[in-house]
Amino acid sequence: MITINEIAKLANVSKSTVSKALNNRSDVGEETKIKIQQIARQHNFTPSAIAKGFRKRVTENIGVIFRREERSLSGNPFYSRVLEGIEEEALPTEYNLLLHLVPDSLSDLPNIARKKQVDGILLIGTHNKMFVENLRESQIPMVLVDPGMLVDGCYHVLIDNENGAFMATKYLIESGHQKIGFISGDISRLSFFQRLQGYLKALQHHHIPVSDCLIKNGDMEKGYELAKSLLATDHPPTAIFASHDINAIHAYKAIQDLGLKVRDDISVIGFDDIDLSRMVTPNLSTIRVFKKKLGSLALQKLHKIMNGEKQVPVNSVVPVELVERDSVKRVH
Amino acid sequence: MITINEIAKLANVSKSTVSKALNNRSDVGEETKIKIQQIARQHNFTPSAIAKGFRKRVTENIGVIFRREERSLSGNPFYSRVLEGIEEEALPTEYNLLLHLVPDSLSDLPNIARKKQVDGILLIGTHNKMFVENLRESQIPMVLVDPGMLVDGCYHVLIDNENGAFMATKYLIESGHQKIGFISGDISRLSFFQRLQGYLKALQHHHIPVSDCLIKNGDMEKGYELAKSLLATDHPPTAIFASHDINAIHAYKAIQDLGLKVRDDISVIGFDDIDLSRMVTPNLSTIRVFKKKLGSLALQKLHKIMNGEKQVPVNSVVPVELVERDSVKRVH
DNA sequence: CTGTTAGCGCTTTCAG
DNA sequence: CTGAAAGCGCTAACAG
Repeated sequence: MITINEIAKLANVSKSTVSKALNNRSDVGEETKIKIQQIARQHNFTPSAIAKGFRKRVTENIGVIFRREERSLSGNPFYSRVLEGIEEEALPTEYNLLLHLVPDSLSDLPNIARKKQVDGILLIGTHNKMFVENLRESQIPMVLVDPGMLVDGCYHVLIDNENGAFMATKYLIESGHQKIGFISGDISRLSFFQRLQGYLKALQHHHIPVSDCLIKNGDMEKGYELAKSLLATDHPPTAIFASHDINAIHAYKAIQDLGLKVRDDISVIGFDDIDLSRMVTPNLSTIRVFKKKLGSLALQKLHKIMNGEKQVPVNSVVPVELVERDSVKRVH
Repeated sequence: MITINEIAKLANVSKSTVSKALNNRSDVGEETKIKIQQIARQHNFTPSAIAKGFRKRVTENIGVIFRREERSLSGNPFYSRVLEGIEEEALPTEYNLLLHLVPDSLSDLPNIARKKQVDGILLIGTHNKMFVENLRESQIPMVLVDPGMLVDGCYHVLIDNENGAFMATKYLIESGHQKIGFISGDISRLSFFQRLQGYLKALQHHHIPVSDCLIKNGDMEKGYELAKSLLATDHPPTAIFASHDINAIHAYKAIQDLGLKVRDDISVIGFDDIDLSRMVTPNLSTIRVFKKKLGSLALQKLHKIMNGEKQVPVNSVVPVELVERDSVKRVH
């Protein structure tokens, strides 16, 4: 691999001149610059990122941190999409993505941060509080995406959860449903909490009394049990709002196992619009979250912060939209 | 951030001694070593990975390259799982994962390789031939995982496709099916080609004549059309072997849209055992591929290569297993 | 066992 | 406009 030094020899100039020419600085003669650039091209020269980084105190790496759970990426296709958005945004830049899945138990700084191998961090999803705090104190520029909770002084990229849940519930109500069950993942997570708020708000808005026994939350994978317990009562709901598509798909199974038909007997609406929702039968109506947008926006924001734009921490909220498919029945 | 130099001053030794102590070398006095290590710990010292890498000519980064397709990671949950396997294997090591999705059109060296930002590369899935060739010539240690085709002189981690397809087809035959359709993604991809071979082999083995009109292949997302064309004949098959679960799920939809029932009217078996296959109704019988194993094995292998174990390029084949669920009907 | 010296590839003063 | 020199943080060869 050719270095700046050898190019200098070939061009009969000093290595500083080569450096300047290659970085297209103004204090180099036009002719020498061209000559040097030509030689560099001929020899297929690419500056060693590591030497450059060493000198300039930058790595051109962005750490993308997910929580390691069983099937953190694959089990929740949501995050894969976010990752794709980040990747797409990073592609035209000089930045590389350093992927890191942290165990929930980890609370001290992750390696990539301690060893200074990243210039900025994108923290995706819910994380251990202490962990986030340590990261924040490390002073590395950071943006939180769909976090489990908001963190003072941090930049967040959020989903318009409450509004989406409101839309979903409203849609069920306007389709004629009055008894609407709500199932969701752990309510202590910001997103699910906000979705519950949206649900409640919609009920109130339409003067429908809230019934606690219609609200079930637990583990995200527990959709099946949640739905079953919801349906196994004397007066089961006619519709279910699942605050996550995975929950909804699990509910499908529960409904079918009880000998009922999704849509005809129980209407279902989800949230997130993961790919899966177009593959199940009947196709799931849901609230679309622009997952790639979430990722790309976060990276854009991070870039700004890294470039020193010391703006007041502003939270970005990515909008959602209702996707009508075939899982909700119109009743009167 | 404290450096080795400052520790040297604090400990009243030279920085080389510090370096040695911190790297736990034998040529340092036990006492000095302990003193130095203590100071380092007190000051929360972590060596700058970038300076170290600069000196040692290593980055401690592994490039993980996927092909960028629309929904490359999320659309095909398969690869997310592979990635998780890689990640898990990387966790206890010093290595970081540099994620890179390359556009299909890219044929020259990816940035991370040109700029020498990785010590090794894991190439996942199908890629542009020229691209792979360039990578190979770059001399960076590399392992191909489930590649679109085998490459001379490269290390591969493969799926036991033919055997799996044989098992799937045999299972259908033994369940009493004689007319078995085959649908798959593009047959020019190694995995799909091998799966077709396994299917053919099983038929031959059971003296069932092969019928060309029972074999349909095309785009992976085309499962719906493929299945429909298979069923819209005078003598449709009673079972379908889909060489990819996604294909199978699409076939479900085709079957249902034709007013038929999966299992009762048409049996279906898939391949891969993606999470989805346990979520659809009826649960999909399939051939399980140990996706995480695929990833972890690849990284293990890469490590060996990077450590100079110049073994003859050996291909590893990860076994598969039949998963019986509810999508195949026993007939006689 | 410890320290001195040199240098990885590059950028950046600063003097010419 | 060009070059000499210094140095980023660390490791390694070698001398003491």
